[in-house]
Amino acid sequence: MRSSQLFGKTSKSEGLDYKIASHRLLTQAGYIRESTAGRLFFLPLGQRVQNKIIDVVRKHMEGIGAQEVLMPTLHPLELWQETNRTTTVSFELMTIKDRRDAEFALGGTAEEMAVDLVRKFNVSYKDLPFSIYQFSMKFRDEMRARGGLLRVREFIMKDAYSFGTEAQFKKTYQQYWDAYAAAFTELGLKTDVVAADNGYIGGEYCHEFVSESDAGESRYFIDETSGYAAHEDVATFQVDEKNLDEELQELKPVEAVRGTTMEDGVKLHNMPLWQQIKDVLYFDEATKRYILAIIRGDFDVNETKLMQAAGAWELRSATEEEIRDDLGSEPGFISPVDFAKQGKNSGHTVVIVADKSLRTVRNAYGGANRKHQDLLSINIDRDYVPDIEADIALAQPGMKSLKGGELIEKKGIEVGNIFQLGYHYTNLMKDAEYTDDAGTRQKYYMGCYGIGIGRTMAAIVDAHHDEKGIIWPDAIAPYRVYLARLGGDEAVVQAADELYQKLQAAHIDTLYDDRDISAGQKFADADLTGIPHRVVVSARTLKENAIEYKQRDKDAAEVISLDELLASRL
RNA sequence: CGGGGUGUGGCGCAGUUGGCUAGCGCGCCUGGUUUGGGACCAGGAGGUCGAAGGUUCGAGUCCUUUCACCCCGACCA
Repeated sequence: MRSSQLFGKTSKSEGLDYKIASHRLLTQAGYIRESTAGRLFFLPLGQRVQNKIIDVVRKHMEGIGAQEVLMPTLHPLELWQETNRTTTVSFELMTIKDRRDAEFALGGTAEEMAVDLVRKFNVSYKDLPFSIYQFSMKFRDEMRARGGLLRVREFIMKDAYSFGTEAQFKKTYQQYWDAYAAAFTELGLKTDVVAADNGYIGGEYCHEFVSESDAGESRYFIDETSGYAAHEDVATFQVDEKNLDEELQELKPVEAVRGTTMEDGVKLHNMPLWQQIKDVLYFDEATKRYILAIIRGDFDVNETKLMQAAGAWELRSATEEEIRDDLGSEPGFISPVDFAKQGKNSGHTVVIVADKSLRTVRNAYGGANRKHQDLLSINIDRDYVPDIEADIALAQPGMKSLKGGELIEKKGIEVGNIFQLGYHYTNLMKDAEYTDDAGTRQKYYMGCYGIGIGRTMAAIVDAHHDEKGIIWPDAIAPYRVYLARLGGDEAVVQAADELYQKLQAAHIDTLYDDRDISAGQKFADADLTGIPHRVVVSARTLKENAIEYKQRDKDAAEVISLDELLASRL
């Protein structure tokens, strides 16, 4: 490709107020351009990179025997209704009607479609396990797009779906795990594999592949001694025992003229934070229940764990009016002791969820559901009985993992994930069955596996750039060689043209900068664009009957012969 | 949806006590001189100032409404 013909220009504008390096560099270097928020044009350079990432991912999918298909973009809404996902993911599902008023979901993920496709066939146990996958545009009606490619509203995703028996699943899951690790390595990304929350996808467990980066949105914890890694949403940790050797004291109401924070309680009673009970009241819009989360004072509530424990979907904080009027309590003085007696009477459903940390403390203190009234020596079982006891605590850096090592907090970009779906979808969808060796119909045991192509591109730029621009790994660079011709002498032009022909003949993808611009501009563009190998032809190199070669990530250039270049550099 | 910010040629911006032909840099076009780290000279094209309505003799500038985008948060791959 000749630069003079390339659509999409570089820009040296410093003023772009994009916070994320990948966003700024990809825009400045002419890889992407925004349409509206969260919807992007991929320019020729960007599309080449995207295609190369797809090639790498495809190779690794084929390597584990997954078979590529392409599904429709518009999914019949009935399929989503069949699995109840029109309600659970309604916040981001986009729908559209055709001329006959048939309703469709714009596909944001395709579990239902995959199951629907498979159940159209009569499958034998001999066909199992198998996987189908696709690269296709996915639509997410995100509340807020951000960071260029990091969070967008439509993007190409590789999504794979495995079908098999429960006994086969473990191996399949491991195959995807290994294939993902290999693919990301080839793409130049170091990834951490972390246990994560399934969210609305369903199933019992899943893992995210995360590329560590300050630009990322995923917070996760790693215990480097044991290898334990988990997303903040699900991270577990050791809860230290506090004062279990203490005698139980009598429950004691006291006057407590204080503010409403935890610190106010600590100061007033001059007792440790951990001995205080933290009460956080939520309302679940999905199930119309109040959920009172209680936890040891030195911990915080993990809302993801809480939702899992309580079976809630749309959690929000309760308002002060609700605390007073619906539940007869008082903000800042909520207590599980005799909580919401009034509320229960007035017809509100209340669920009390206690964190297991409350079992590590005796004679706790906290509010009394009335303003300026506290209780001392509160004890679980005796003074209050939670409806649910579970781990609903947020892990903190420095805590010990269950395997003993210290939890280190990291931030990263989630580039891929693998989900165990189990029978979740095949239970909800009719006839998702194969015939086993005894001739009976059995449900498939499923997994699903995603990689965001554009986000992967952003993560790679994030991991591979310097102050001058992008530094692409060879495997996905839009071109392998940046051939710069300096000066317009006939001899130089001719030599550069010839070299360009030779590189093409050797099937080396080359971007030939044949523009009549200054050397400085060409070098700057070469650096910004990030093509890994730079070759210069100029009057100077011509005199030596050689060319100049430099790698993007190295400082020094070398003058070598053409033969040497072709034989050992490219 | 809440908070903050911004909309003026392709890009980045100035113009904000209303005032006459709307400016600057980059980029683009023409000609010329240049050519090893973002060159220079001369000439040129390109804007109904996000949109709609209003106030006024007069609106980029004031008022109302609205749309879009950026950042933070809620929320989420």
